[in-house]
Amino acid sequence: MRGPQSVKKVAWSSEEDQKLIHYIRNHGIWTWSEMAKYAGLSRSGKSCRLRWVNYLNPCVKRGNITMEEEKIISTMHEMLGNRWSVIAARLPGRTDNELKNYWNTHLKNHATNNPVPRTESKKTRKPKSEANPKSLLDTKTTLPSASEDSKSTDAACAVNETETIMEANIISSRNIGDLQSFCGQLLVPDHEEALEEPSSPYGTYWNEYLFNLLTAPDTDGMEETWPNAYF
DNA sequence: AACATTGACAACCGCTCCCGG
DNA sequence: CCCGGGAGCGGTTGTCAATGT
Repeated sequence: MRGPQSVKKVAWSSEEDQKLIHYIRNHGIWTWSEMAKYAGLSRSGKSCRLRWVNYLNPCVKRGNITMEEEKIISTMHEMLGNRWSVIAARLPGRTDNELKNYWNTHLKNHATNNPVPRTESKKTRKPKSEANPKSLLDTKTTLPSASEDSKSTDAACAVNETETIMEANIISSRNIGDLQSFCGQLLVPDHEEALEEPSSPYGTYWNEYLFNLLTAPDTDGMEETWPNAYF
């Protein structure tokens, strides 16, 4: 456990997000623990990595897990067990953390016992970002990180065609404008979905938030180009 | 209206793996 | 081959909005 003084979990502020994003934009990803220092963040390297991989990575796909994805998760979990990173590699835009959470909250009971009906009521709840403006960070998900390490090689082998296409787009999007354009392609469906389905606004909020961060003036005054190191 | 409970998920920790020296 | 540092994975927990009483 955590001991007598349990750690207080502190949500990332948009300011911290911006710092991290700008740092990675300008310097790329190298040693997370050092990056945290140089970026001016009082966060551990681990925390920064998690934040980037799960939420700030520009190739994030937001929104609810689809029935199709749910099926894949169930099937693969049956085959692989809790190897979330491998399962996530099969689902472009989804992270191991998200899948793990989703499994624990939605599918665990379903798999072990009788199906527990998914409560629509909870799914329609407003994002924290809407209820609490200081936290615009209440959404989820990402593609496998561009800095995916060799450990995930086996998982990478399982990457499907869609993901390959997406990665190809990322790699060719050295210019921030291209990157935004590419992200825009990913984001549009969520906007449309949000318009038609007010019960799933996560994607829209996230998209706007990420877009604002990506288009914010570069505080370091450096060129708006993603460093090669990131790719 | 106020309080309690539940559900969802962000964020943390410990352990393990990998890689370079 | 061994060791140390960094990164990643999986398990767990804290927080907070939504819902129930």
